[in-house]
Amino acid sequence: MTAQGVTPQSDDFSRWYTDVVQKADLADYAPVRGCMIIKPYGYELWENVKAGLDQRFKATGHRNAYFPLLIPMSFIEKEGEHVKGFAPELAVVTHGGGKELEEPLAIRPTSETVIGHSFSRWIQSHRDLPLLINQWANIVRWELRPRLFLRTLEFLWQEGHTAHATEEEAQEEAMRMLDVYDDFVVKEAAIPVIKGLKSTQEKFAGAQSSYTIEAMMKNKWALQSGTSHNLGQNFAKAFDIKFLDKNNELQFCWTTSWGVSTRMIGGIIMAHGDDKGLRLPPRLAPIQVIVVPIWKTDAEKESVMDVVQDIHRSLTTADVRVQIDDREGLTPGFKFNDWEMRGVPLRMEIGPRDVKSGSALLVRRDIPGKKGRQSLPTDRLVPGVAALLDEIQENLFQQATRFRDANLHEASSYEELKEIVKEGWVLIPHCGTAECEDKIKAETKATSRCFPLDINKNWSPEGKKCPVCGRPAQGLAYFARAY
RNA sequence: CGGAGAGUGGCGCAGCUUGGUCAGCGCGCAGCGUUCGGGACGCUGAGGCCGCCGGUUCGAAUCCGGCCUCUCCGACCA
Repeated sequence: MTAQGVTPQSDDFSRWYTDVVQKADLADYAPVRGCMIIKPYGYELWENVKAGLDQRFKATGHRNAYFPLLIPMSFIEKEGEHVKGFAPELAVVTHGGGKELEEPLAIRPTSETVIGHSFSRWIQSHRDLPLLINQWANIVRWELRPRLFLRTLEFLWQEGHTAHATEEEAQEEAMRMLDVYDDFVVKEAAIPVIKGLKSTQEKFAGAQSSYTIEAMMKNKWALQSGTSHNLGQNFAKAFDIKFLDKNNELQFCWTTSWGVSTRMIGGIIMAHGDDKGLRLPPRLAPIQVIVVPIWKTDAEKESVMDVVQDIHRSLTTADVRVQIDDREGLTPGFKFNDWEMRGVPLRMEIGPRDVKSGSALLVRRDIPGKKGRQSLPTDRLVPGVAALLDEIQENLFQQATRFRDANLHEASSYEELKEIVKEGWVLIPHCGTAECEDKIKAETKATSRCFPLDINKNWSPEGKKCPVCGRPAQGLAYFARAY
């Protein structure tokens, strides 16, 4: 393993990543190539991601529902851009009940179409709006080159779908949910992200405009970690989603969709991991504190375990996710390494020495060496642990932010871009054309990530030109290698 | 679908050029004992028709032919 604060080369990194995913017991390959088995530890991590997002969705007035896995092909074909974008990666069911189906059924690659169909029946009046729906589901996209969590044939996600009376409201919704994602990723996953607008080429098939949060991985590649789309009236028109407004006039709705997937897990692994394996942010870690009891004799075992049980009880009562590693026959050293690999943020060592002194040794995962360890009196453990977990959360975010900022660059010429993009992200005035992006991709492997919202707010493209093709710039855009 | 590589106990691999004492190593696993504050050690043991089919041969993991699968790099990619 080679990923520290230091940057690994990308092929090493690939190996490191696969290694960590499997050794940390998060996921495994499935019998069907490209599919993934999420193991309990990985799934618990996902459940914490879900909880954090769901809480925010509820707070913004969204309700969960569930729509079918199978979608009639004719639905997918209703929106021209949509079918063009998804046709190549559809899995299609052609047989059912032993007979060939009259109409093939697509396994959902996303649910705009089925949900659009329902929306058209649910919405009659402006009083039915806004309609704010979310679903947790699995979807299938027939990707050619899978990577665990980052791109698999089947994956789990959340997809929000909303309908609004006006274009402004839909736009506000798309931005609100982008902010929700930003808030979640920053506060829970401890990963800094850049919010931005996708270029025409990179936007969702069928969207009017797509927004993204882009995160930087330890190999300096970008990972699109969440997206939010203003679908305009494209799907409303394709699925006849109409309402009567206050003036009794029939109008098409304005819709949005937005999603975050199990890819987020891959992002967490690659944004925080180091040469010892995973480093999980405390707020999402399935196990926040691992207690390793240490003893030599049976008498010691008894007194140590008494203390350990007490501590476990009081931390659990304080809502700390704590677990005792009482596996027999393994040395403490082995256990330390084992839990470090699994990314547990805080380790507590309790042996005869600690019992005698009435304290516990705490070792942080985010700070290597002696600086990361401290002894705390047993009676102050609950507040002490809580404070440490907060500090670790914050420190992981600071480390990730420092790393990212050190690798954000600007370029004023194409030559400069070509050089810098090998080792980071590059901001340039960009024309936004597919032609230009194709050229950059062909020559550097970098793709346009987004037009960052906050930077462009204070920047005028007036008179500025794209350094790659000379066309007028549309805005400042980041280019980077991406997953 | 192109380019490269690999299929041998659960995992990682050696053996193949030169066919026969070749069914091997490390890790892991089971039992017992000693260990235990940074990946412990000893002993004993379980586990493989060497990817599949065919051919050559007295004899094939090894040579020949065909097939299958997987991995990596590309192409594709909400």
